[in-house]
This record gives sequence, structure tokens and C-alpha cells, in this order.
Amino acid sequence: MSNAPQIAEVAALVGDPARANILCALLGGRALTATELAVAAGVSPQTTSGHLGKLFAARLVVLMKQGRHRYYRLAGPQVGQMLESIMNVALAGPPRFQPKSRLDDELRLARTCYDHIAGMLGVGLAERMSARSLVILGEEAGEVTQAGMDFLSKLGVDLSFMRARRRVFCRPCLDWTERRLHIGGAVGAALAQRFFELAWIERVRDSRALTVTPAGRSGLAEFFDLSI
Amino acid sequence: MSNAPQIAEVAALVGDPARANILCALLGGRALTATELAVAAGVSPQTTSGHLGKLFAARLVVLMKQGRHRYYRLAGPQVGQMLESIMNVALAGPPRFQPKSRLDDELRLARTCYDHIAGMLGVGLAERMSARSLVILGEEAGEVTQAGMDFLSKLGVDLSFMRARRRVFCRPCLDWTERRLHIGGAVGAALAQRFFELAWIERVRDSRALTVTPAGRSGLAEFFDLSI
DNA sequence: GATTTATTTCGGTCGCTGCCGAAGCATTGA
DNA sequence: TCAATGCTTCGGCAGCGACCGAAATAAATC
Repeated sequence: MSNAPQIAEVAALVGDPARANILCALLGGRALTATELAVAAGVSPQTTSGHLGKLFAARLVVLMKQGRHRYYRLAGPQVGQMLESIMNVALAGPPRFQPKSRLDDELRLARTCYDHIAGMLGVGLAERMSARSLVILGEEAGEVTQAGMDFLSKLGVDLSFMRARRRVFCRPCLDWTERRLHIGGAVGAALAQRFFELAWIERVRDSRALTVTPAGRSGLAEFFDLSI
Repeated sequence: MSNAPQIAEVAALVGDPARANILCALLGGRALTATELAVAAGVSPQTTSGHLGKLFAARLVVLMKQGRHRYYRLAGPQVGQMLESIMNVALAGPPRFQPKSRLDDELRLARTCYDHIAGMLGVGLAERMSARSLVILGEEAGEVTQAGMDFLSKLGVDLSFMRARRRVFCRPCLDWTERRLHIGGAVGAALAQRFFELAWIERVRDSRALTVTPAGRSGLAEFFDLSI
């Protein structure tokens, strides 16, 4: 009946705590070495190796050999979106313990979500851009307006993927800390990429968290009328 | 670190073959009894009861008591979307065996996808409506045009959820048999509901499959210029 | 009240898999 | 060539959980 077995296979892979940790670590968007992932997962390197082998066989992650390091990253945006959708369900469920930590505060403020920006920063950007009619965001879909296109290209955002398209849609993404929408998809990815280029944001080592640089603070204030 | 444990918990629930069968059966959109689900899952009623208890505790399914029957259904659209996204990843992975059956052919032709129509029928509808500029579908998002609004209300589709909104977005949904887009979200749900009201389509007993009635054939030809 | 049907709870078996210690490759550097 | 580092493979243990038989609860029917 249908393809339930295949769903189960993939879900079972994500269903192990150690592997879930690995995938969440990779949700930061960076490629990480097996050893880094072992630390993130909280298990030994041998065990991690086994997990990575399975994830690789199922093509949830891809491998890049570089010298004696082996870098793993998520296989693609679909995998990131799957993790997000699971998170969405998990957080709609019964309230669970989540002891707070300093890292959590950092994550709540700003973090990468595979290829775009989430957290208060992501939500704030979406809110400001909506308010100025640069984007229109609905629960199911979103669109960049003409004014938004002009704005983004003035900012230097790479819009090459928008060529040849009459409409520029973007994927709204429900933030799990704020329970509000932010901008995902190709537009969100391009925006995040540009922010890195401008050095407005920087990755926090060994974490999905982002820090906003002083240049970022002034840039965000100037272009987005947004103060962190 | 982050909320990986919660992701793992939900994924582990979906990761068991019997539970995956149950959830896929419920993806048809109907509420099913525990016994029906036991048959669908291919395990004993006792075992099914245990599974349903867990799914209920995690709020992946909801329960409706009716006499001595207990009807279960998916807890909401998020759960359906999660299953779809997992399916998406599963099918992007390594090719697997899937022995074909007559039921598979029926499913391939037309089926419900939680609350909207998928399969060749769903893809065909989306394609025809796109061609006539009633909707604009992108990979990440979609929109109903003004012409589309007029068309749908002429058809008697319930557009109440569109009131008060400037734009009517709809969620594009990648079909796992056709690998092409169809219309999901609130618009897809309203369209499917109207098709049932008009008796254009009917559910096949104990399956997600749909049959197109003679009335449906002529209606689809007339309104959508679509022949099955 | 007795019987049938729908569903859950209990108890015990069994298989799978995650885990780490130890050992084995592979790559880099002295 | 030898050592150090990064990562994987092998082997054995231990624990969780899916499964079903048997029995208990609940609701409808006779």
C-alpha cells in the first residue's frame, strides 16, 4: 500500500537522537567534519561514523573529501525543509521541557536555517519588509513585489535565479521560537548570502547561531529600519 | 543543543513501519476506526491500539468517539505536510523496489492528499489552470489570479477563507508519482471539497484513491478542458 | 441480563540496533 | 621511515520496543 515503508525508513533515520543531533547541526548550513559531528551528537567517533554511513546511504547527507578530513553536509533544501516540517509538528505537540541556556538565547536572536536567516532577526526582517510592501507574506506562500525587487537589487542581492520569471515567489517559513513567519526559499537564501558578503552577520563557531556585526547593525538600521 | 530531541521523538514515531502505514492511511483525509487502521497497518488490533495511543499522546492524530467506534484522524495540515516532505526526501533517495499493483494504478490516477487532490488528476488540474492563467504556480509558492477567483466562484468553490486578504496564495505540492506540481493548501482543499459536493469524484473504499464519476468527466471537460 | 463487537491493558518473548573498545586504513608531516 | 591524526570496520554487549496471546472494559444488540 502506497509508499509507507519508504517514509518509515527515512523517518527512522531521523528518529534516532544521535542522528537527529547530527542533522540539526548540519541544519546550520555549513559542511562539518565527522569529528565535529561526533561532538555535536554527543557520541563516540565510531558510533558517529556508523550513523553518517547510514545517512549517506539514504542520501540525506552528501560527502566531500578534503585531505584527511571528510566534510558532510545536508543533501539539499528538501532535507532542510523536511526537518523544519518535523520541527513544526514537534512544537505543536504537548509542551516539553526545554531547559534554557545561553546558547539558546543566541539561537533565539539569530541563526541560520539551512540556507536562510531565522530567529528574531529573520522574523524582524520579514516584518519590516512586509510593512513596507517589499514582500507579501501569507501562511502558504509569499511574493516579492516590484518595489521589493528594486530594493533587493539596490542592496546587491543576487537575483539571477529570478531572471525569466514573471513572478518572484518566496517560501514563508514558520519560526519555531517566535511562531511567526520569516522568509525562506531562494529569496531567503540570496538575502542571507548577501548579508554574509557584506559582513553584516557572522557564524558562531560550532553552532547555528549568528552574531550581528557593528556594520550589520548600522546596515540593518539604514536599509531595513530594524534595530536588534 | 536546540530541539533535536523533540525532532527525534516525532520522527521515531513515524519511523516505525506499522505507524507509517497508519499515518499514510489517514493521509487519505478520512477518519478511520482503530480496526480499519489495524488492517491498513498489517498488525493485530492490540498492537495497533498501542501505536494509536502513542500517536495520540504526541498529538499526531486526534480522536473522535462515536458509539463503540473510535475514529482517528490526522491532527492537522501540518502533520500532512510533514508526511509529504518526508515522502519527498524518501523518493529523492536511492531508487527502491516498488512492486506495482492495480491499487497503485488507481492511486496514480487520482487520490486525496490529506485535504486536496493529487495524482494525474491533481497535476492535470494544476496544469490546465496554469495554462489559462487562473493560477500561477512556482516551486516555492503559488497564487490565484483575479481571473482564477472569478472562475472558482463561478464553479461554486467556497472562497470564504479568502475574504479580507489582498492576495490569495496557494501552496504548490510536488506530486510523488508525477514529479510535477499540483495545488495544495486552502485553495486545493476548497477545490476538492467542491468536487465532492458536485459528486465529480468519489472515494474508493479503504483507500486514498479517488474515482471520477461520469458527471465528473463531463464537468472536468467543460470547466477545465481536461479529459481523464 | 446475556451475547456480540470494538477496543484497550497486561505480560512475556524476541529481534533489532545503538553503543563503545579495539584494531585497521588512509593521509599528513617530520 | 616513523609517528600522529582523522576516520572507519569489527565484535560483543545491553536495552528498548514491537509483537501477539490472553484477558479486561465498554458499548450496542438480543
